Amino acid sequence: MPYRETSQVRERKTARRERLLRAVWELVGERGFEQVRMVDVAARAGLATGTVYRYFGSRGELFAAVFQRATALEVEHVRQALADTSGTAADGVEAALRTFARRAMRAPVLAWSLMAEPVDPRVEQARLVYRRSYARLFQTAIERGIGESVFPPQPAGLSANAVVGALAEALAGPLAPGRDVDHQAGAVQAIALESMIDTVVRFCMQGLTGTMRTVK
Amino acid sequence: MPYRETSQVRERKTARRERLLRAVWELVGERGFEQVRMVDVAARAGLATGTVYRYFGSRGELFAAVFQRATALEVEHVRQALADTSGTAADGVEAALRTFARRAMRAPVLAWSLMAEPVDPRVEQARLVYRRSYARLFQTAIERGIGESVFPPQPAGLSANAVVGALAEALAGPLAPGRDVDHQAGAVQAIALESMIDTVVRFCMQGLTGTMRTVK
DNA sequence: CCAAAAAATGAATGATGATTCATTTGTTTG
DNA sequence: CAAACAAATGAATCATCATTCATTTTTTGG
Repeated sequence: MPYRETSQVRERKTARRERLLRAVWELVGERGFEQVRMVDVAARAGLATGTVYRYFGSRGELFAAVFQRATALEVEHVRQALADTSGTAADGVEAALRTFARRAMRAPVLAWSLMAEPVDPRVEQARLVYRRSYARLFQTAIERGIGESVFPPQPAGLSANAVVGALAEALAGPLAPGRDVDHQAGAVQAIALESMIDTVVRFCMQGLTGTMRTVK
Repeated sequence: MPYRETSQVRERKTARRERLLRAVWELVGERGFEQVRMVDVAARAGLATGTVYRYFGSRGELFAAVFQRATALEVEHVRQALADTSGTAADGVEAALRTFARRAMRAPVLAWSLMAEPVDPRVEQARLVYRRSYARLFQTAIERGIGESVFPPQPAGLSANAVVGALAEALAGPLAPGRDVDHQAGAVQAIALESMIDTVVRFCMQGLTGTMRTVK
Protein backbone atom coordinates (compact mmCIF):
# COMPACT_ATOMS: atom_id res chain seq x y z
CA MET A 1 0.00 0.00 0.00
CA PRO A 2 2.52 2.58 -1.15
CA TYR A 3 1.80 6.30 -0.87
CA ARG A 4 -0.97 7.80 1.09
CA GLU A 5 -0.95 11.55 1.66
CA THR A 6 1.07 12.19 4.78
CA SER A 7 0.86 15.21 7.02
CA GLN A 8 4.07 16.57 5.57
CA VAL A 9 2.54 16.73 2.13
CA ARG A 10 -0.73 18.03 3.47
CA GLU A 11 1.02 20.89 5.18
CA ARG A 12 3.06 21.73 2.14
CA LYS A 13 -0.10 21.90 0.09
CA THR A 14 -1.76 24.15 2.62
CA ALA A 15 1.27 26.39 2.63
CA ARG A 16 1.30 26.61 -1.15
CA ARG A 17 -2.39 27.38 -1.32
CA GLU A 18 -1.72 30.10 1.19
CA ARG A 19 1.18 31.44 -0.83
CA LEU A 20 -1.04 31.58 -3.88
CA LEU A 21 -3.68 33.59 -2.07
CA ARG A 22 -1.03 35.88 -0.72
CA ALA A 23 0.54 36.32 -4.14
CA VAL A 24 -2.74 37.34 -5.72
CA TRP A 25 -3.49 39.64 -2.80
CA GLU A 26 -0.17 41.40 -3.28
CA LEU A 27 -0.52 41.68 -7.01
CA VAL A 28 -4.07 43.00 -6.80
CA GLY A 29 -2.81 45.61 -4.36
CA GLU A 30 -0.27 46.64 -6.97
CA ARG A 31 -2.34 46.60 -10.16
CA GLY A 32 -5.92 45.51 -9.60
CA PHE A 33 -7.48 42.22 -10.64
CA GLU A 34 -7.65 42.87 -14.34
CA GLN A 35 -3.91 43.27 -14.68
CA VAL A 36 -2.95 40.19 -12.74
CA ARG A 37 -1.88 37.33 -15.02
CA MET A 38 -1.90 33.72 -13.98
CA VAL A 39 1.77 33.52 -14.97
CA ASP A 40 2.57 36.36 -12.58
CA VAL A 41 0.66 34.71 -9.80
CA ALA A 42 2.60 31.49 -10.28
CA ALA A 43 5.90 33.34 -10.45
CA ARG A 44 5.16 35.37 -7.35
CA ALA A 45 4.23 32.21 -5.46
CA GLY A 46 7.29 30.42 -6.77
CA LEU A 47 5.31 27.77 -8.62
CA ALA A 48 4.73 26.72 -12.19
CA THR A 49 1.73 28.05 -14.06
CA GLY A 50 0.06 24.69 -14.28
CA THR A 51 0.43 24.11 -10.58
CA VAL A 52 -1.92 26.94 -9.81
CA TYR A 53 -4.68 24.91 -11.37
CA ARG A 54 -4.08 22.07 -8.94
CA TYR A 55 -5.15 24.44 -6.18
CA PHE A 56 -7.84 26.51 -7.84
CA GLY A 57 -10.05 25.45 -10.68
CA SER A 58 -9.84 28.70 -12.57
CA ARG A 59 -8.74 32.29 -12.45
CA GLY A 60 -12.20 33.32 -11.33
CA GLU A 61 -12.23 30.83 -8.49
CA LEU A 62 -8.82 31.89 -7.24
CA PHE A 63 -9.65 35.56 -7.46
CA ALA A 64 -12.98 35.09 -5.75
CA ALA A 65 -11.22 33.39 -2.85
CA VAL A 66 -8.82 36.29 -2.49
CA PHE A 67 -11.63 38.78 -2.79
CA GLN A 68 -13.67 37.07 -0.12
CA ARG A 69 -10.79 36.98 2.30
CA ALA A 70 -9.80 40.60 1.69
CA THR A 71 -13.31 41.98 2.03
CA ALA A 72 -14.04 39.98 5.16
CA LEU A 73 -10.99 41.62 6.72
CA GLU A 74 -12.07 45.10 5.71
CA VAL A 75 -15.60 44.67 6.97
CA GLU A 76 -14.31 43.27 10.22
CA HIS A 77 -12.12 46.30 10.82
CA VAL A 78 -15.01 48.64 10.24
CA ARG A 79 -17.31 46.53 12.41
CA GLN A 80 -14.77 46.70 15.21
CA ALA A 81 -14.46 50.47 14.95
CA LEU A 82 -18.22 50.70 15.17
CA ALA A 83 -18.41 48.36 18.14
CA ASP A 84 -15.48 49.82 20.04
CA THR A 85 -16.84 53.32 20.03
CA SER A 86 -18.78 54.48 23.03
CA GLY A 87 -21.03 57.52 22.74
CA THR A 88 -23.80 58.31 20.31
CA ALA A 89 -24.48 56.37 17.16
CA ALA A 90 -23.04 59.32 15.30
CA ASP A 91 -19.71 58.86 17.04
CA GLY A 92 -19.75 55.23 16.02
CA VAL A 93 -20.53 56.03 12.42
CA GLU A 94 -17.82 58.62 12.32
CA ALA A 95 -15.24 56.22 13.71
CA ALA A 96 -16.33 53.62 11.20
CA LEU A 97 -16.07 56.06 8.31
CA ARG A 98 -12.66 57.14 9.45
CA THR A 99 -11.47 53.56 9.65
CA PHE A 100 -12.84 52.82 6.25
CA ALA A 101 -11.27 55.90 4.74
CA ARG A 102 -7.90 55.42 6.35
CA ARG A 103 -7.65 51.82 5.21
CA ALA A 104 -8.74 52.72 1.72
CA MET A 105 -6.10 55.40 1.43
CA ARG A 106 -3.39 53.15 2.74
CA ALA A 107 -4.09 50.60 0.04
CA PRO A 108 -5.85 52.55 -2.68
CA VAL A 109 -5.51 50.06 -5.50
CA LEU A 110 -6.81 47.23 -3.38
CA ALA A 111 -9.66 49.41 -2.17
CA TRP A 112 -10.51 50.29 -5.72
CA SER A 113 -10.41 46.68 -6.80
CA LEU A 114 -12.69 45.64 -4.00
CA MET A 115 -15.19 48.45 -4.42
CA ALA A 116 -15.28 49.33 -8.04
CA GLU A 117 -13.11 47.44 -10.47
CA PRO A 118 -15.12 45.48 -13.00
CA VAL A 119 -14.56 41.83 -12.26
CA ASP A 120 -15.75 38.51 -13.53
CA PRO A 121 -19.15 37.25 -12.40
CA ARG A 122 -17.78 34.94 -9.76
CA VAL A 123 -16.00 37.81 -8.05
CA GLU A 124 -18.88 40.20 -8.63
CA GLN A 125 -21.02 37.73 -6.73
CA ALA A 126 -18.71 38.01 -3.74
CA ARG A 127 -18.74 41.78 -4.05
CA LEU A 128 -22.49 41.76 -3.66
CA VAL A 129 -22.09 40.15 -0.29
CA TYR A 130 -19.36 42.62 0.58
CA ARG A 131 -21.41 45.68 -0.20
CA ARG A 132 -24.38 44.25 1.62
CA SER A 133 -22.23 43.73 4.68
CA TYR A 134 -21.15 47.35 4.68
CA ALA A 135 -24.59 48.65 3.91
CA ARG A 136 -26.08 46.58 6.69
CA LEU A 137 -23.42 47.76 9.13
CA PHE A 138 -23.95 51.42 8.37
CA GLN A 139 -27.67 51.12 7.93
CA THR A 140 -28.09 49.67 11.38
CA ALA A 141 -25.93 52.37 12.91
CA ILE A 142 -27.80 55.10 11.08
CA GLU A 143 -31.12 53.71 12.17
CA ARG A 144 -29.90 53.69 15.73
CA GLY A 145 -28.82 57.29 15.25
CA ILE A 146 -32.25 58.22 14.00
CA GLY A 147 -33.72 56.59 17.09
CA GLU A 148 -31.35 58.61 19.24
CA SER A 149 -32.26 61.75 17.30
CA VAL A 150 -28.65 62.45 16.39
CA PHE A 151 -29.65 61.94 12.77
CA PRO A 152 -32.82 63.32 11.23
CA PRO A 153 -35.23 60.76 9.78
CA GLN A 154 -33.99 59.51 6.42
CA PRO A 155 -33.98 56.37 4.33
CA ALA A 156 -31.18 54.69 6.22
CA GLY A 157 -30.42 52.12 3.57
CA LEU A 158 -30.02 54.74 0.91
CA SER A 159 -27.94 56.99 3.13
CA ALA A 160 -25.72 54.08 4.01
CA ASN A 161 -25.11 53.38 0.38
CA ALA A 162 -24.54 57.04 -0.34
CA VAL A 163 -21.94 57.24 2.39
CA VAL A 164 -20.12 54.13 1.32
CA GLY A 165 -20.29 55.26 -2.29
CA ALA A 166 -19.10 58.74 -1.45
CA LEU A 167 -16.09 57.53 0.45
CA ALA A 168 -15.21 54.86 -2.04
CA GLU A 169 -15.25 57.15 -5.01
CA ALA A 170 -13.88 60.23 -3.32
CA LEU A 171 -10.94 58.38 -1.85
CA ALA A 172 -10.33 55.24 -3.86
CA GLY A 173 -11.62 56.39 -7.20
CA PRO A 174 -9.12 59.16 -7.74
CA LEU A 175 -6.35 56.82 -6.75
CA ALA A 176 -7.30 54.03 -9.11
CA PRO A 177 -4.22 52.63 -10.78
CA GLY A 178 -2.95 54.53 -13.76
CA ARG A 179 -5.03 57.53 -12.92
CA ASP A 180 -2.98 60.62 -12.48
CA VAL A 181 -3.29 61.68 -8.87
CA ASP A 182 -2.73 65.30 -9.68
CA HIS A 183 -6.09 65.49 -11.41
CA GLN A 184 -7.68 66.77 -8.22
CA ALA A 185 -6.60 70.16 -9.41
CA GLY A 186 -3.55 69.89 -7.24
CA ALA A 187 -5.57 69.69 -4.08
CA VAL A 188 -4.37 66.27 -3.09
CA GLN A 189 -0.76 67.29 -3.28
CA ALA A 190 -1.19 70.11 -0.84
CA ILE A 191 -3.51 68.56 1.71
CA ALA A 192 -2.07 65.80 3.80
CA LEU A 193 -3.82 62.45 3.87
CA GLU A 194 -5.28 62.83 7.34
CA SER A 195 -6.56 66.24 6.53
CA MET A 196 -8.12 64.92 3.38
CA ILE A 197 -9.80 62.19 5.34
CA ASP A 198 -11.09 64.80 7.78
CA THR A 199 -12.66 66.72 4.96
CA VAL A 200 -14.37 63.76 3.40
CA VAL A 201 -15.56 62.38 6.72
CA ARG A 202 -16.93 65.77 7.65
CA PHE A 203 -18.68 65.94 4.32
CA CYS A 204 -20.31 62.59 5.01
CA MET A 205 -21.25 63.36 8.59
CA GLN A 206 -22.79 66.63 7.54
CA GLY A 207 -24.61 64.82 4.82
CA LEU A 208 -26.06 62.47 7.40
CA THR A 209 -26.79 64.91 10.22
CA GLY A 210 -27.70 67.83 8.02
CA THR A 211 -29.01 71.24 8.70
CA MET A 212 -32.49 69.97 8.04
CA ARG A 213 -32.84 72.44 5.21
CA THR A 214 -35.51 71.00 2.97
CA VAL A 215 -33.83 70.72 -0.35
CA LYS A 216 -36.38 71.89 -2.92
CA MET B 1 -8.22 63.32 -64.62
CA PRO B 2 -10.79 60.82 -63.41
CA TYR B 3 -11.99 60.79 -59.83
CA ARG B 4 -11.57 63.57 -57.45
CA GLU B 5 -13.56 63.47 -54.23
CA THR B 6 -16.88 65.04 -54.94
CA SER B 7 -19.27 66.54 -52.43
CA GLN B 8 -21.48 63.48 -52.68
CA VAL B 9 -18.69 61.27 -51.45
CA ARG B 10 -17.58 63.77 -48.88
CA GLU B 11 -21.05 63.86 -47.43
CA ARG B 12 -21.36 60.12 -47.38
CA LYS B 13 -18.07 59.88 -45.53
CA THR B 14 -19.20 62.43 -43.00
CA ALA B 15 -22.43 60.56 -42.54
CA ARG B 16 -20.62 57.27 -42.03
CA ARG B 17 -18.20 58.75 -39.57
CA GLU B 18 -21.20 60.07 -37.74
CA ARG B 19 -22.90 56.70 -37.80
CA LEU B 20 -19.78 55.14 -36.34
CA LEU B 21 -19.71 57.59 -33.47
CA ARG B 22 -23.38 57.05 -32.91
CA ALA B 23 -22.97 53.28 -32.98
CA VAL B 24 -20.25 53.33 -30.36
CA TRP B 25 -22.24 55.76 -28.25
CA GLU B 26 -25.23 53.43 -28.32
CA LEU B 27 -23.20 50.35 -27.56
CA VAL B 28 -21.34 52.01 -24.70
CA GLY B 29 -24.68 53.02 -23.27
CA GLU B 30 -25.69 49.37 -23.37
CA ARG B 31 -22.57 47.64 -22.13
CA GLY B 32 -19.74 50.05 -21.38
CA PHE B 33 -16.54 50.51 -23.39
CA GLU B 34 -14.86 47.30 -22.38
CA GLN B 35 -17.59 45.14 -23.84
CA VAL B 36 -17.84 46.89 -27.16
CA ARG B 37 -16.12 44.97 -29.96
CA MET B 38 -15.00 46.53 -33.18
CA VAL B 39 -17.07 43.94 -35.05
CA ASP B 40 -20.16 45.07 -33.17
CA VAL B 41 -19.44 48.68 -33.95
CA ALA B 42 -19.14 47.92 -37.63
CA ALA B 43 -22.30 45.84 -37.60
CA ARG B 44 -24.27 48.50 -35.76
CA ALA B 45 -23.11 51.12 -38.22
CA GLY B 46 -23.87 48.86 -41.16
CA LEU B 47 -20.26 48.72 -42.33
CA ALA B 48 -17.54 46.13 -42.63
CA THR B 49 -15.00 45.76 -39.87
CA GLY B 50 -12.12 46.98 -41.97
CA THR B 51 -14.02 50.06 -42.98
CA VAL B 52 -14.01 51.34 -39.44
CA TYR B 53 -10.26 51.74 -39.75
CA ARG B 54 -10.66 54.01 -42.71
CA TYR B 55 -12.36 56.46 -40.37
CA PHE B 56 -10.50 55.98 -37.13
CA GLY B 57 -6.95 54.79 -36.72
CA SER B 58 -7.64 52.49 -33.82
CA ARG B 59 -10.14 51.39 -31.26
CA GLY B 60 -8.65 53.83 -28.77
CA GLU B 61 -8.93 56.73 -31.17
CA LEU B 62 -12.55 55.95 -32.02
CA PHE B 63 -13.53 55.50 -28.42
CA ALA B 64 -11.73 58.64 -27.34
CA ALA B 65 -13.69 60.58 -29.94
CA VAL B 66 -16.96 59.20 -28.60
CA PHE B 67 -15.89 59.86 -25.06
CA GLN B 68 -14.98 63.42 -25.81
CA ARG B 69 -18.25 64.14 -27.50
CA ALA B 70 -20.32 62.50 -24.77
CA THR B 71 -18.58 64.23 -21.92
CA ALA B 72 -18.69 67.61 -23.58
CA LEU B 73 -22.45 67.21 -23.79
CA GLU B 74 -22.76 66.24 -20.14
CA VAL B 75 -20.62 69.09 -18.92
CA GLU B 76 -22.52 71.51 -21.07
CA HIS B 77 -25.83 70.46 -19.56
CA VAL B 78 -24.51 70.93 -16.07
CA ARG B 79 -22.93 74.24 -16.99
CA GLN B 80 -26.26 75.41 -18.34
CA ALA B 81 -28.09 74.40 -15.18
CA LEU B 82 -25.56 76.33 -13.17
CA ALA B 83 -25.81 79.37 -15.38
CA ASP B 84 -29.59 79.37 -15.73
CA THR B 85 -30.21 79.41 -12.01
CA SER B 86 -30.76 82.70 -10.32
CA GLY B 87 -30.38 83.00 -6.57
CA THR B 88 -27.50 82.07 -4.33
CA ALA B 89 -24.54 80.00 -5.39
CA ALA B 90 -26.07 77.21 -3.35
CA ASP B 91 -29.16 77.23 -5.54
CA GLY B 92 -26.95 76.98 -8.58
CA VAL B 93 -24.98 74.09 -7.17
CA GLU B 94 -28.13 72.29 -6.25
CA ALA B 95 -29.58 72.71 -9.71
CA ALA B 96 -26.34 71.49 -11.20
CA LEU B 97 -26.23 68.45 -8.95
CA ARG B 98 -29.80 67.64 -9.79
CA THR B 99 -29.10 67.87 -13.49
CA PHE B 100 -26.04 65.71 -13.16
CA ALA B 101 -27.91 63.13 -11.11
CA ARG B 102 -30.93 63.01 -13.34
CA ARG B 103 -28.87 62.52 -16.46
CA ALA B 104 -26.75 59.86 -14.82
CA MET B 105 -29.80 57.90 -13.76
CA ARG B 106 -31.36 58.12 -17.17
CA ALA B 107 -28.30 56.57 -18.78
CA PRO B 108 -26.58 54.73 -15.97
CA VAL B 109 -24.24 52.57 -18.00
CA LEU B 110 -23.04 55.52 -20.04
CA ALA B 111 -22.58 57.53 -16.88
CA TRP B 112 -20.58 54.75 -15.35
CA SER B 113 -18.44 54.39 -18.43
CA LEU B 114 -17.70 58.08 -18.49
CA MET B 115 -16.96 58.43 -14.81
CA ALA B 116 -15.49 55.17 -13.63
CA GLU B 117 -14.97 52.40 -16.12
CA PRO B 118 -11.33 51.53 -16.63
CA VAL B 119 -10.41 52.55 -20.13
CA ASP B 120 -7.38 52.63 -22.32
CA PRO B 121 -4.88 55.44 -21.87
CA ARG B 122 -6.13 57.46 -24.79
CA VAL B 123 -9.60 57.57 -23.31
CA GLU B 124 -8.33 58.02 -19.79
CA GLN B 125 -6.58 61.10 -21.07
CA ALA B 126 -9.90 62.51 -22.21
CA ARG B 127 -11.46 61.59 -18.90
CA LEU B 128 -8.90 63.71 -17.13
CA VAL B 129 -10.13 66.71 -19.03
CA TYR B 130 -13.72 65.71 -18.32
CA ARG B 131 -13.25 65.46 -14.56
CA ARG B 132 -11.32 68.69 -14.53
CA SER B 133 -14.18 70.39 -16.31
CA TYR B 134 -16.64 69.24 -13.70
CA ALA B 135 -14.33 69.96 -10.83
CA ARG B 136 -13.69 73.45 -12.15
CA LEU B 137 -17.39 74.06 -12.65
CA PHE B 138 -18.33 72.99 -9.15
CA GLN B 139 -15.23 74.41 -7.55
CA THR B 140 -15.95 77.86 -8.93
CA ALA B 141 -19.54 77.69 -7.77
CA ILE B 142 -18.53 76.50 -4.33
CA GLU B 143 -15.96 79.26 -4.02
CA ARG B 144 -18.61 81.75 -4.95
CA GLY B 145 -20.84 80.19 -2.30
CA ILE B 146 -18.13 80.57 0.29
CA GLY B 147 -17.79 84.20 -0.68
CA GLU B 148 -21.54 84.63 -0.28
CA SER B 149 -21.35 82.84 3.05
CA VAL B 150 -23.89 80.25 1.99
CA PHE B 151 -21.16 77.63 2.35
CA PRO B 152 -18.70 77.56 5.23
CA PRO B 153 -15.02 77.87 4.31
CA GLN B 154 -13.71 74.60 2.93
CA PRO B 155 -11.23 73.33 0.38
CA ALA B 156 -13.46 73.96 -2.61
CA GLY B 157 -11.54 71.72 -4.97
CA LEU B 158 -11.74 68.79 -2.65
CA SER B 159 -15.41 69.35 -1.91
CA ALA B 160 -16.12 69.59 -5.60
CA ASN B 161 -14.46 66.27 -6.18
CA ALA B 162 -16.21 64.76 -3.21
CA VAL B 163 -19.57 65.87 -4.54
CA VAL B 164 -18.93 64.62 -8.04
CA GLY B 165 -17.56 61.38 -6.66
CA ALA B 166 -20.45 60.94 -4.28
CA LEU B 167 -23.05 61.39 -6.96
CA ALA B 168 -21.24 59.30 -9.50
CA GLU B 169 -20.79 56.35 -7.22
CA ALA B 170 -24.05 56.63 -5.36
CA LEU B 171 -26.07 56.83 -8.54
CA ALA B 172 -24.08 55.37 -11.38
CA GLY B 173 -21.94 52.88 -9.49
CA PRO B 174 -24.75 50.71 -8.25
CA LEU B 175 -26.17 50.67 -11.72
CA ALA B 176 -23.00 49.59 -13.42
CA PRO B 177 -23.74 46.94 -16.03
CA GLY B 178 -24.11 43.45 -14.72
CA ARG B 179 -24.46 44.63 -11.20
CA ASP B 180 -27.66 43.54 -9.60
CA VAL B 181 -29.72 46.62 -8.93
CA ASP B 182 -31.50 45.04 -6.02
CA HIS B 183 -28.29 45.11 -3.99
CA GLN B 184 -29.30 48.39 -2.44
CA ALA B 185 -31.09 46.28 0.11
CA GLY B 186 -34.22 46.69 -1.91
CA ALA B 187 -34.22 50.41 -1.35
CA VAL B 188 -34.00 51.34 -4.98
CA GLN B 189 -37.01 49.29 -5.90
CA ALA B 190 -39.25 51.05 -3.44
CA ILE B 191 -38.10 54.62 -3.81
CA ALA B 192 -38.87 56.30 -7.08
CA LEU B 193 -36.03 57.78 -9.07
CA GLU B 194 -36.84 61.39 -8.32
CA SER B 195 -37.13 60.69 -4.67
CA MET B 196 -33.80 58.92 -4.73
CA ILE B 197 -32.25 61.88 -6.46
CA ASP B 198 -33.73 64.15 -3.79
CA THR B 199 -32.09 62.10 -1.09
CA VAL B 200 -28.67 62.06 -2.67
CA VAL B 201 -28.77 65.72 -3.60
CA ARG B 202 -29.81 66.59 -0.06
CA PHE B 203 -26.97 64.51 1.23
CA CYS B 204 -24.53 66.43 -0.93
CA MET B 205 -25.94 69.85 -0.12
CA GLN B 206 -25.84 69.09 3.57
CA GLY B 207 -22.31 67.88 3.13
CA LEU B 208 -21.43 71.20 1.56
CA THR B 209 -23.39 73.58 3.77
CA GLY B 210 -23.00 71.57 6.95
CA THR B 211 -23.96 72.16 10.50
CA MET B 212 -20.47 73.41 11.17
CA ARG B 213 -20.00 70.69 13.74
CA THR B 214 -16.27 70.20 14.01
CA VAL B 215 -15.80 66.59 13.16
CA LYS B 216 -13.21 65.46 15.64
C1' DC C 1 -18.39 52.74 -71.54
C1' DC C 2 -13.37 53.13 -69.86
C1' DA C 3 -9.42 53.94 -67.00
C1' DA C 4 -7.98 55.82 -62.75
C1' DA C 5 -8.48 56.37 -58.14
C1' DA C 6 -10.59 55.77 -53.76
C1' DA C 7 -13.42 53.25 -50.64
C1' DA C 8 -15.13 49.13 -48.82
C1' DT C 9 -14.76 44.46 -47.71
C1' DG C 10 -14.02 40.46 -44.66
C1' DA C 11 -10.97 36.66 -44.28
C1' DA C 12 -6.36 36.10 -42.62
C1' DT C 13 -2.85 37.59 -39.24
C1' DG C 14 -0.97 38.39 -34.78
C1' DA C 15 -0.94 39.21 -29.94
C1' DT C 16 -2.36 38.13 -25.61
C1' DG C 17 -3.34 35.07 -22.00
C1' DA C 18 -6.15 31.33 -19.75
C1' DT C 19 -6.17 26.53 -19.59
C1' DT C 20 -4.65 21.76 -20.62
C1' DC C 21 -1.87 17.66 -20.61
C1' DA C 22 2.01 14.54 -21.65
C1' DT C 23 6.05 14.21 -19.12
C1' DT C 24 9.05 14.66 -15.15
C1' DT C 25 9.87 14.85 -10.30
C1' DG C 26 8.83 13.73 -5.54
C1' DT C 27 6.73 10.82 -1.78
C1' DT C 28 5.45 6.87 0.56
C1' DT C 29 5.44 2.22 2.03
C1' DG C 30 6.82 -2.63 1.70
C1' DC D 1 15.65 0.10 -3.48
C1' DA D 2 11.25 -0.50 -6.21
C1' DA D 3 6.53 -0.13 -7.12
C1' DA D 4 2.70 2.85 -6.93
C1' DC D 5 0.89 6.91 -6.96
C1' DA D 6 0.46 12.06 -6.48
C1' DA D 7 2.19 16.54 -7.43
C1' DA D 8 4.51 19.67 -10.26
C1' DT D 9 5.94 21.29 -14.57
C1' DG D 10 5.83 24.42 -18.61
C1' DA D 11 5.33 24.11 -23.46
C1' DA D 12 1.49 23.48 -26.50
C1' DT D 13 -3.38 24.45 -27.24
C1' DC D 14 -7.38 27.30 -27.66
C1' DA D 15 -10.10 31.32 -27.61
C1' DT D 16 -10.67 36.06 -28.14
C1' DC D 17 -10.21 40.15 -30.55
C1' DA D 18 -7.85 44.22 -32.71
C1' DT D 19 -5.75 45.13 -36.80
C1' DT D 20 -4.13 44.37 -41.63
C1' DC D 21 -4.30 43.79 -46.54
C1' DA D 22 -5.19 41.52 -51.05
C1' DT D 23 -9.29 41.74 -53.53
C1' DT D 24 -13.69 43.68 -54.97
C1' DT D 25 -16.84 47.44 -55.55
C1' DT D 26 -17.85 52.37 -56.30
C1' DT D 27 -17.14 56.68 -57.99
C1' DT D 28 -15.64 60.03 -61.24
C1' DG D 29 -14.26 62.61 -65.36
C1' DG D 30 -13.36 61.92 -70.10
